[in-house]
Amino acid sequence: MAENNRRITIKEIAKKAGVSIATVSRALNDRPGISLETKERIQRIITRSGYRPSMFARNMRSQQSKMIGVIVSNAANDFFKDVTRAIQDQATKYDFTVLIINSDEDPVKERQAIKILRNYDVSGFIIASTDETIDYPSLVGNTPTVFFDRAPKSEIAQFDTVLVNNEFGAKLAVEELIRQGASKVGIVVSGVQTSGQERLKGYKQALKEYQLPINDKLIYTSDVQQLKAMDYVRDLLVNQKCDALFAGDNTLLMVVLEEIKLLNRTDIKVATFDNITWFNYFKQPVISVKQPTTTIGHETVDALINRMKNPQLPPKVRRLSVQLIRRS
Amino acid sequence: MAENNRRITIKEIAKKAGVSIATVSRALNDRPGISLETKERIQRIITRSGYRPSMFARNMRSQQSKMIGVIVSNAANDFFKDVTRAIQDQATKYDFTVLIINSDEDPVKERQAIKILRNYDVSGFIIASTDETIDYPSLVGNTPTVFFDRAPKSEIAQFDTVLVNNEFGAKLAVEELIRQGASKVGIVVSGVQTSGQERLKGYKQALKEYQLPINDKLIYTSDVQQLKAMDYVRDLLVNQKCDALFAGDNTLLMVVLEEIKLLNRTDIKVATFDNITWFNYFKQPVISVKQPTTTIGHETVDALINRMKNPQLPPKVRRLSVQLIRRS
DNA sequence: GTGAAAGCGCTAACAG
DNA sequence: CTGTTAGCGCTTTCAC
Repeated sequence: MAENNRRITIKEIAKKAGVSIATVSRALNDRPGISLETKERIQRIITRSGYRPSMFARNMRSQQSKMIGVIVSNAANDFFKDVTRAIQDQATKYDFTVLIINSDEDPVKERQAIKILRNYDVSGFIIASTDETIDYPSLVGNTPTVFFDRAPKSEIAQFDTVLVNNEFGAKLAVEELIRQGASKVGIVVSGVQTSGQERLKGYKQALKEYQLPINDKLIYTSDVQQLKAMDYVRDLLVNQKCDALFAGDNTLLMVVLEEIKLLNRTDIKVATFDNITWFNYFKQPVISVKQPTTTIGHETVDALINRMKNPQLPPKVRRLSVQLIRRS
Repeated sequence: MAENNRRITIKEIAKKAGVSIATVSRALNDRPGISLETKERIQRIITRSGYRPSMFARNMRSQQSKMIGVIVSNAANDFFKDVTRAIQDQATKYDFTVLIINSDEDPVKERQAIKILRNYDVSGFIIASTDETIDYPSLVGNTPTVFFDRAPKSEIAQFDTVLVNNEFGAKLAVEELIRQGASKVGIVVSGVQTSGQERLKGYKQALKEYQLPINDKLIYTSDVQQLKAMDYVRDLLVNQKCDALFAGDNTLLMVVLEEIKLLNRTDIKVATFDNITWFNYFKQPVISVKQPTTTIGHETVDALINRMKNPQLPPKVRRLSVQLIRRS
């Protein structure tokens, strides 16, 4: 049955069925204004002929695609990989296809990505922002947009956003470190992003709660590329003599673990944001704050779909809750 | 500058510039047959007006998109995540955008994915096959297609394929287990895929090399969903009293590690395919065979681009080499 | 209930 | 060197 190569068009279907292309279109899209009889006859022909609708033609007419543009800031990060996957799964449920571009923590690339995706008339954006100074409203135009993980502060009020409770999560983790006996807790977080800053707040709160001093020398906010992260961690371990470290995300955790391994230390307690299954098998126990990656992915898609349907709704910020995974 | 929302078309640009749309098109695509003067003038107007080309219109005319359809069989697997990422990066270099669908080890979903992507007129496919019985030639039609990691055996001759040296890699890993003192090595591999079978061969070779008996009771080929993998592993550890295990990929490795942890064993040597950075921090040392994920991704894209340019070239199978990562 | 025809934005002949 | 025009495949009024 069917040809594999050349595209067969509704025109040809129409000819075969002895009807007009308008009628075929109606049958194709289950539109009213067509008798059940002809509809079924045409649909039979369509199936048998191996007809494939041209998304281009369809989208061109309707001026909007069934595609969602996703921009992740760091495709190397397991957190983003997991969320991306969830986004894809959820999008598929709504018959959307996903176009993903990795901005690599580079604002220039991110802007570029938005432009490219707009050229494809994506009907929505899901973005993990790289740089809060980007002028999103002008870039995305009136394309529905949802942010996750990182949202430019000023935009929180303007766009739908899916975040987790960073502050609370970090607080829980650091408290657990203290409960396990730590008295001098160092921290390395990403300085640029909202989430990093919020996690830092949580860290401070935990210390305050346990009446430990907040020492600026124990706090390192790393640049995005984390070039100096190794030096920071080493300083915390060697010079500052920390007995516990909190890493702001799993890229930073890797640096921490590497240093601990190099220094051959076994007396350090470690906590981090983002849980990864492999943590279960680590030599160095890692307390972690598990983000609901699947839920995050699903929620971003839901929020987007919702906004497409109701463009007038006020932007909504969702804070999902996190879960502490104790290990010792 | 520029409007953000409504799409501004070449027609409007043409009007502004006082030329015809054909001329605008020429300026847009750097085509000959236009004076440098008008070209530059038009390009200025284009930039200033914030014009965004409609990919749909463009692709519709040219009957081919600048999109590559990628189908991965298991998005949860780190190996695929890494390759996917590399594919995206490389595709971007050629100005291609990537449409990814996860088949979830489900042949039905995979067929579906191919259809969807064809509707988008992707100009090429990159596929990690889920089921060798799928009739790819009829599904992909004349769309250039490259397979990686898994290729339906019968198709190797028909499609470009990027594989690694599975057999050799597994042999190296198992030999290392033996060299480290193992005398009874069990194996769990995925039964369905080419790669799993090849790795099993490598395992047998290693045993032969070291004159160890090949015992069928120590060999488990797991189903795709790996439902029984836990039972298999437990049997190998408890009943068969293996002192070493080889896991065919990192999903299976996780099962192995989980069992070892549950049984609280410290006398087992473990090897696996696919290296993950986190392995460095494991309590249980894991010998691993590192696949060049980045290269795999790049090569698949290169092969695809190459085939688009030269459709007549005979299909080529590339075998990339792997690297043994010793840990003990 | 069905068909004719316009047109989405663009490219590529073909004229001039 | 530039403009006119015909579609690419489809949806959608508007007639009938």
